[in-house]
Order: sequence, then C-alpha cells, then structure tokens
Amino acid sequence: MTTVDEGVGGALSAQELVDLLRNAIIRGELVPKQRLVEADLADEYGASRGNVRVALSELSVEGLVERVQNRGARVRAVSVEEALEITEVRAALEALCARKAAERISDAESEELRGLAKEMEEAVERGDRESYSACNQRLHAKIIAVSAQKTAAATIQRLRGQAVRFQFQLARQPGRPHVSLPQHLAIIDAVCRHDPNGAAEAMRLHLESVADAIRATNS
Amino acid sequence: MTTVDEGVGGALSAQELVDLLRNAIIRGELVPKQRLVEADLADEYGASRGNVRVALSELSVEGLVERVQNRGARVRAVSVEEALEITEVRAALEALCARKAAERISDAESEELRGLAKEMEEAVERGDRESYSACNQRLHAKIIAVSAQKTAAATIQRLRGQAVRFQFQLARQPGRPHVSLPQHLAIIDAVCRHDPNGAAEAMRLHLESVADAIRATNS
DNA sequence: GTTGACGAAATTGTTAGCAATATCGTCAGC
DNA sequence: GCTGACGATATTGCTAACAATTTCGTCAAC
Repeated sequence: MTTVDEGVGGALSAQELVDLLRNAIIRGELVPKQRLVEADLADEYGASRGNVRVALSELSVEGLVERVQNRGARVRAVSVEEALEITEVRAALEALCARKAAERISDAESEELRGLAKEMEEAVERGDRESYSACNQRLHAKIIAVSAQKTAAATIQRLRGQAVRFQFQLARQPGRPHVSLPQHLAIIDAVCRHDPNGAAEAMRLHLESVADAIRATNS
Repeated sequence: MTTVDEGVGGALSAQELVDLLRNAIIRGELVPKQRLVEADLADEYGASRGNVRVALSELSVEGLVERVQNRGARVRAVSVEEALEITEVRAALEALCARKAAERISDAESEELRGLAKEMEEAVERGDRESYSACNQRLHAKIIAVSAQKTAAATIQRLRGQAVRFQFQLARQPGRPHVSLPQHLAIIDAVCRHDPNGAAEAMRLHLESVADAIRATNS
C-alpha cells in the first residue's frame, strides 16, 4: 500500500523522484523524524540509489529533509516556534502579493474572486469544511497568481511545504471557519476595490490570526 | 589562476563543492550564462563528476544555477525585472526583521549599532567607499542576527546570492552613499529606540530606494 | 550490574564506467 | 548558395560496485 509500483516498468529519474518524495512528505505519508534510508527508498520506488541520493540532497535544500554527515537523512520535524516564524514570513510575503494583486487585478479576475467569496460564505453556512478548505487554498493561490510575483510565489510555496502539518491541523479546528471567513472576505473586498494598502493589511491580519491559532493549539 | 588546486591532495566532497561553487558564482568568477560542464568542473576542482552533479543539483534548487534536461547547467542570469522582484521580497522580509530587532535589541547591541552608525558617517565623510560598503553589510547582518528570525534570515541570504550582481553594481554608483546614509541612520535610530513600526518602515523605505536605484541604472 | 572494548552489520560517501541524448561539422541534393 | 540528412563528438543521465563511517550487539573485566 505504501509501496509505489514502478508503473510501466521504467526506472524513475532523479527529478521524478524529487517530486514523488516531496509529495509523500507533504501528504504526510512520510512522517517527521522518519529515517530515509537510501537503499530502502531505492527499492520502494524502483529507482537507483544514486538518484535517491540526489533527490534527498535537493529536498534538504528545500528544507523538507534533514541530512547529517555519514548518518543519513530524515524527514525534517518543524517545531511550533519554527512554524510561527514561517507564518510570519508568509504574512509579510502574502501581504506583498495582496498589495500587488490589488494594483493589477482585472475586472474578470475581480469577478472570479467575488464568486469565490460567495462560495466560501455558502460553504460556511452549510458547515462544509471540505469545500471551505479548498476555497481557502484557491483564494490564496489566485491572489498570488494575480500579483505576478514569481520570486515571492516560489518562496511562499516552499515555506507552505514546510509548515503544511500545522495548516492541516488548523483546518480541522471546530470554530475556525467562522473566525477566518470575515478575514477572507475583507481581503477579497480590498483587492477587488484596488486598495493596495487595505489588501496588504487585511492579509497581514489574517495570517496574524493564523499564527495566533497555531500558538493557541500547541501550548 | 581560475583553477582551484586540490589543497593537501584530498578529493573534494560533495558538500565542499557546493560551497566552493556557490562562492565562485557569488564572487563573479563564474559569470551568468556561463556553461557549467560537469567533466570540466570535476577536473578543475579535482572532484569526481558524481559530486559535481550533486552540487549542481543543489545550487539549482538555490536558484544560482539553471539546469535543462540533457543539456546541462549554466550560471543563472537574473534579469532586471527579477532583481526588482527580489528586492521587493527582501524589503518585506528585512522590514519584518527590523521590526523584530527593535522589539528584542539589548542595550549592548544598541551600543554596537550606534558605533556602526558613527563608523558609517565617518566613512562617507572621508569618501571611503570600501569601508562604507563593509559597514552596510555588517548593519544588515546585525539587524537580522538581533531579530533571531532563522527562516527569514535563510530566505534573505538565498535571495541576496541571486541578486548579488546588482548589489555590487549599486555600491559603485557615485552619489549612492549620500543617499543611503540617512536611510541607514534612520533604521539604526528606530531599532535602538525600540520602535518596531518605525524600524520596519525605515527599512522598507531604504530597500524601496535600492529598487529605484536598480531601476534607474538599468533602463 | 555496569562499563568499555571489540567486531559484525548496516548505511552512507565516492568513483568509474556504460547508456542515452544533444550538438556540431560535413556533404549530398536541389 | 541553401537545405536537410547523416555521422562523429561532446556531454549528460544513470547504475553498479567499492570504500569509509557509524551503529549495534556481544562479551570480558571490574
């Protein structure tokens, strides 16, 4: 079940392996602190040890894997303190993106965001966590896309990968949607009104609240 | 001259190679768009091709090297537009660090920063570019250190490496120190006065001005 | 019972060689 | 003279095997 078959029988390339392992870590199939023995991974994924090695090197630069000289690799465990730091950095970067998005957004994109706002309101109203969480991700992704900031986007994505465990934990919290919905609506409103400062501030407040929730949950 | 000897005769490990190559790129010994042929690098640095390969993989994740499937690696060339994006991201992150630094700075550290301010004023007064540039780097590094934000620090450092070419260009600009000195002094003053908002805003304005200078120079 | 030395097993680090792919020069055909 | 096919060369992608290091179990000494 956890084993990944070799598909059509071809061996995996180094780059394919990086993607597979990254997803496995982000999806939680490989848990924090779990040892990543090169030979085992090579068997499991049907790749050569050399490629596994390269993949682990790259993931260690990305911050998902921790390597110690002569002692192998393991899935990096992100502490609560670190998750808070990451959230603060994300706050700064997503606020930047929100500002840029408010400057550049087109009418069609505005329409799309307002539609998303309606979807979120309805999802909360009928208590559909699944749908709300999906909208949440789409909202953040859309704002980053509209901002057209490639550097910020890449950085945010990397950091998201590192802190995904805490995001997940948060999405399952009981009262959470009722707290975050008005924040999300405020962000959408400011961006659609072409209010850069308002959008940045609304985004900053939202992620500040996320940080508070992480702090409150893990204490 | 450009060739690096093997030192005491030992072959270089993969990790040593990463550091050597990173420095070579940042110091400009390997110029943008320059092809990085694995076999050549292996000869030049006295390492095996496998290790060169791993090093190039890691540097490509760091954004210093560009790799194309089956067509090798080259030093990544950062465009002006990208340098501006990078500077904006740095502005957001260093503003965050300045805010945190203002919250946490100790009296001893304050003293150190004020000493640095005096050094910078004197360097500008006697037209010592070399010394001013060194102080500039020390200032940014110190604020990041005081802020104790590891995630932000790592991100900033990575981005700095990518845009180093533009920073260098800027430091050589004639009137530049007279423009940036008051900004630097304002940052130091706000941080030492424990004024988080003021420090963040001063840092943001400073890097905004850096962005303007990059824009003006490359047009 | 605890401590420390020794050695086997497990695991990582490195290298050399083979296979696959792209690049470039050459030359025939138009 | 220009175009496109062909083959040689250069270069990357990958794998298997070897070397070095760490880890862990065993056992003797205290």
